[in-house]
Order: sequence, then C-alpha cells, then structure tokens
Amino acid sequence: MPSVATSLLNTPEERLAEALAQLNDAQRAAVQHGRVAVVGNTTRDERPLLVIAGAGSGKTSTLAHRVAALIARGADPQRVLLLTFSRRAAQEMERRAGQVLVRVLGLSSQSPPALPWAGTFHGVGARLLREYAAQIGLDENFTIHDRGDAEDLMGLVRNDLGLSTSARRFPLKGTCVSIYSRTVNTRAPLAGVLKHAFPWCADWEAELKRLFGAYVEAKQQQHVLDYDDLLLYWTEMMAEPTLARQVGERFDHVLVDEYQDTNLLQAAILRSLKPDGRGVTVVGDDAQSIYSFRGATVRNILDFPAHFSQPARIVTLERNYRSTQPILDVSNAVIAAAAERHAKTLWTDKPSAGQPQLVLVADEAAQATWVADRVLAHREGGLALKSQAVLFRTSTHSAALELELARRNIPFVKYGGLKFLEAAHVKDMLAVLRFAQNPRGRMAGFRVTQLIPGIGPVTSARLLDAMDTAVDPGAVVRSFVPPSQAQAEWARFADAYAALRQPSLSWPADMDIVLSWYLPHLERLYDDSGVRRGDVEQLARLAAGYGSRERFLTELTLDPPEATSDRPGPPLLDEDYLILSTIHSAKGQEWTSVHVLNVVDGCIPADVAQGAQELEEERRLLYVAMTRARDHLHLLVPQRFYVTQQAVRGDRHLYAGRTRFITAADAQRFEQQTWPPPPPRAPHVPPPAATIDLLSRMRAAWR
DNA sequence: GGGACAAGAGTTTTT
DNA sequence: CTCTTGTCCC
Repeated sequence: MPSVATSLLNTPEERLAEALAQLNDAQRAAVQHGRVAVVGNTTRDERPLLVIAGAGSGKTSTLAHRVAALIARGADPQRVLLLTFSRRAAQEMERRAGQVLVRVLGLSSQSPPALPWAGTFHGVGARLLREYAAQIGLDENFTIHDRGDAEDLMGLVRNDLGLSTSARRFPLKGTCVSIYSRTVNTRAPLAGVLKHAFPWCADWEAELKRLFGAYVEAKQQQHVLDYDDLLLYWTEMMAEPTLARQVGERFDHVLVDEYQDTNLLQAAILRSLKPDGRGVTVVGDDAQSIYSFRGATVRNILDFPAHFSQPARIVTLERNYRSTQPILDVSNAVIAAAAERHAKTLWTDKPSAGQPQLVLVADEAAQATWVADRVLAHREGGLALKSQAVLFRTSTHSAALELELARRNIPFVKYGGLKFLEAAHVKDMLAVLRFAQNPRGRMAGFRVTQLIPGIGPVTSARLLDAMDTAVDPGAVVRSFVPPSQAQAEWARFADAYAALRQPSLSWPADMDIVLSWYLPHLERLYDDSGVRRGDVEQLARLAAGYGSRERFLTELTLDPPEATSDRPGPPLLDEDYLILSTIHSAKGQEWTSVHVLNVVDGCIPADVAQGAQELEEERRLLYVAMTRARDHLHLLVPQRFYVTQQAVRGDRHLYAGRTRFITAADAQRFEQQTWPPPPPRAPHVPPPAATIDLLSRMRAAWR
C-alpha cells in the first residue's frame, strides 16, 4: 500500500522514516549515524562509523539506505565518494540508493540522482590522477597496464638487464610482478616480502631491486601506470598537504564497502582524505577477508576504531536475512575457530529447509555426476539454474564438472577463469587503440607493429626508439622506413594510425578504423579466425557504450567483462544458466542453492597455503563459500582427486580427507551422505570420518 | 631479421 | 599439459 502511505506522509523526512522502519535497529543506527538530533542536545556525532556487517546481514541495503538518507537530507551527490570492491558493486549501490530516493523524494523513477563518484579505488584513483596530472608531473593521456601488460614489460626489462640468461634461473616475469606488486601494496621492504612470501627468490634480492628500479623508469618513460600505481600515485599525491586538502574538500562523505579487503595504501588514502574521520563510513566483515594475496590486510578493519583523530563508532549487524539457521550453525562453527576477529554470531529466524549436506564422493568424476544430478533435481523442484551456484577454490577445480555439464546440455557461465581481455586477438585490438591514445606506450606499440609481416622485435624497437626522442611521435610512424617486404602493409598501418590520431575523430568511429585495419591480419594469423572475429566484433559493439576512447580503455582494463569462451558467446539475458564461480569471485553474492567442490585438505586449504595467517585466510574462504547459500548448501568431499601442473612428480591422483576446518564434531551437524553408496560387503573400508590425513601430516613435519 | 623447433620448468585467488 | 626460453636455420 505504498500509494496510501505516500499520500499520507507529506514530508521527505516522514517518508524517509517510513523507509527506515523496514530496517532492523542496528541497520537503522548505521543509517542514521551522525544525523542532527531533533530534540534536546543537538550536538552532532561526528565520529567515523565502522559497520561490522556479517554475511547476509543486509549490508548492501544498509549502505544504500545510508547514502539515500544523506542525500535526502541535503548532501550533494557530487560530493559523495563511494568506494566499492568492484564496479558492479558500485552500480548496484547506486541503483539501490536511487530506489530509496525515488520513494523518499517523490521523484519520477527515471531521475534518481547519479553518484558520479561511485567506483573502485582503482577507478576513482585513475580519474583523480588524470585530473591532477599536470600538478604531479603525469601525462594526462597515460594508459593503464593490466596484469598481462605489466608482465610483458617486466619481461622486457628483465631481458634488457640480462637477467634471463644467468646461470641460475631468475624468477619468471610473472613471479617478478607478483613480488613487485606485493611490495608496493604492503608498503614493506623487499627483503621482508621475499623472506615471508617468496622465500625461494630470496637470493635474488639485489637483482630484483635493480629490476624494479628499471621497471619503474620504463613505465614513467612510456607514460603508463599499472594497477598498483593507481593506488601508489594516489597515496603519494595525498602525502602533499595542499593537494590532500584540495581533494579531501571535494567530498563531504566518504563511504567504503568491503573494507576488510583493502590494503595499507587504501587505508592511507582514506586517512589522508579525512584525517579526523568526519564523514567517513566503512563497512565490512573481518570474517570475510580473503584478499591478502593482493596485499589486503585484515588489520585495516580490526584497527579502524583507532585510525583517526577521534575514535570510531562501531555498529554490528548480526541478524542474517539470507540463510537458514542450520546453514548458519555450520558456518559459525567454521569461523568460530578463527584466531582474531570482531566477535559476532549470526542468527536468523528464517525457517529451515533441512540440513546442509556433507557428501562423500569417490572422485572428481563422481563429484561432477552428483552435482549435475542435484542441480537438475533442484530445477525439477522449481529452482531456476540461475539461483544455483557451484563454487570452488581454484578455477581448474571445475574442469570435470564443466565436461559433465556440457555433456548433459546444462548451460552455465563461469566467473573467474580465462578472461576476455586475455585473448590474443582482443589484446591486439586494444593495443592499437592504446598506441593511438598514448604513442609512448611501448608495450602497445611493440605488439601492434609486430602484427605486420616482415616486422619483428628489432624493427619494432627501432621505430619505438625513434618515437621516444621525437617531439611529434605520431609523425615518426608516417616517415618510418620499414624493411622492404613490409612496405605495403606499413603504408596501410600508417594511414590507420594517422586517422586514429586525428583530433576531430569522434568515438566510437575509432573502432571502425581499427577493425578494417586489423581484420585482414586476424584472418592471416589464426586458423580459427571465425570465432575470434565474433569476439572482435563484440568488442566493437561494447565500445559504443563508452563516452570516449580514454574512458573505454581505462574502464575496460579496470573492470574487464567476464569470460569469453569456446561456446557461442554470452548467454542471452532471459536464458537460464547455472553459475560456476571461484569463491573469490562469489564475494557479495548469494544463491538459493550452493555446491562447494573439493572441500578437502589440499584444495581448501590449498596445499600452497602454509603459514598460520594463510591458513586463517583459507578458513575464511570456506566461510565465505558456505554463507553464500540461502536454503541449500552441499559440500562435496571427493576422496581422491587429480592434481595437475605438479613440478616434481607430474600429474597424479592424491588421496585426501575432509577439510581440517570442519571437525568431526561439526560434521555431525550435516546430513552426511556417501555416493556412490558403499558396496554392502566391504566392512574393512574405514568410514570417512576416520580417514587419516597422512598427507598433511607429512607436510606438517616440515613446518 | 624472422620463424620454426626443442627443451625445461612449473605456487591459487584478482583490481 | 602449457608456457617460456633458447637455438638453429632460412
């Protein structure tokens, strides 16, 4: 009866109160924090706010209501900075806040105010750095290197320094980037990072230091920033008091979602924006911190109360609206053993739909069969595929299941695997655009020019060197004399390049130029050019949705679309499909039914996770996976699984037991099942609960 | 200089 | 098995 209510409630404040009445007390406290008291003592509570939001506790809704309430009471949407973990989360928040505002302000549903400053730390950083580029000595046309580009550049520098041909094998470029990135994001000295996270590379400290120095110089020369730079440059810019004040004063409110997964740089940025914590709200759940491999530190949220010049107010959301009590019970049991946390115990009054299941299967093939059966059974029972998900620790864990699903024609979409942007032909296209955007970006130029037959690394480097020293790098392309067999193709390229550099060119016309230049090369280079052509054309369509070439390039590298694949393309929106996802990519999501694959020691926790802190993170990872489920949770425990890419012994089968995070006592809280059912006459086979985990004992011996 | 081939190594999660 | 690196031949 909203229409009746609206007609009776005339002021926005009344309608807001009505909207907030649907929240629980803790949620409302978080939304209302800092508001001017109407009666009595009108001192404002200006403390920063920390909302500890347990899984499924209505975090998104609470944050959206807070943003809406701030705006409804007069905050300028242009001056609200909302930092989220992904762009998707930012859009969701903008949409939800918009819904509330439409109701409260009585707007037409077409026109809720936009939140121009809602985005990821990286995205907002890129935007601010471009805006302040002149003041901090950056070229405002800088381009952004994704992980792949960063590795390629690192590889080149590594080569130039002669590190790839030393007698003892130097860490691979990918490892070098990991080390570099971790050093930057944790703000720790290289030696310490090596010792703790990359002990097998510790001998190379001096060389790595030299390499990273050269890497930084190369990036600066080429006017490119990598992911880490977006945070690092932003942090350093904020260390300059004048700039810090300027930037800080642009925002009245700064809200940060998923605060448990921020790193030291991000915390430093937040502090420098609002040193006294006024207008700061952070939301998160330390129990769901799963990104420490990226430098995130759970200390940010644990220590937040004391981070500002005034202590923070803490509001804890413990009431869960997502899962049934039996699912919460087993999830709480898993996290209860965690070493340190903001204590909370989730509860719900949602009616139960039966016990969560712990299913013992023979191997991964049996696991795939069981899951596929179960998914279909759920669908028969009325659950759309889209409301079901299969989660796993590592992208490769779903391989057997993917085969089984394909065999049975069950459509699925997989999150967190091979990326659209990693496909060679997509990279080619983007490289052309980036080379046009930033002629000094060598990685792009290097890639593009070598597409031309007759031009290899040496010729390409000669061109790029000439461009480096030229006042007008664009002109160098036109006048460059390539080897004679490349001449005709070179002219074609130079024409396209010149067209792309025309200031009058209006996006997305750029795409047509690139396409007509690139397509002949695509046909020539790939046997399967048909499929790839589809991707390339999809990319061109995608381009139309962005305002400019710069925005397209920036946002695409910061927020890549999901997977391409060998199949026909992304499923249509109205089509039903099962969700497959890494646990990391499942963050913040929920499904009615959730399967978790390979809940065994060696997978969760991953056998590469050693040290105590890493193990704790693996525990939280399992917790995150389990708390995604609304009504049905199935944990699968294959007794035998296959490992690939093993350096020492090659691929082989491993025998393992149930994850150590679910104790024998906890296991009793599940409905336990064995599949296929054990043959009746085999009494000597030890029951699953008694499986001895020799493997981890062997590993433990060396810890 | 470019491309084809052989050999050896290999630590997951992602903005 | 896959990716990277190095070598050899045109």
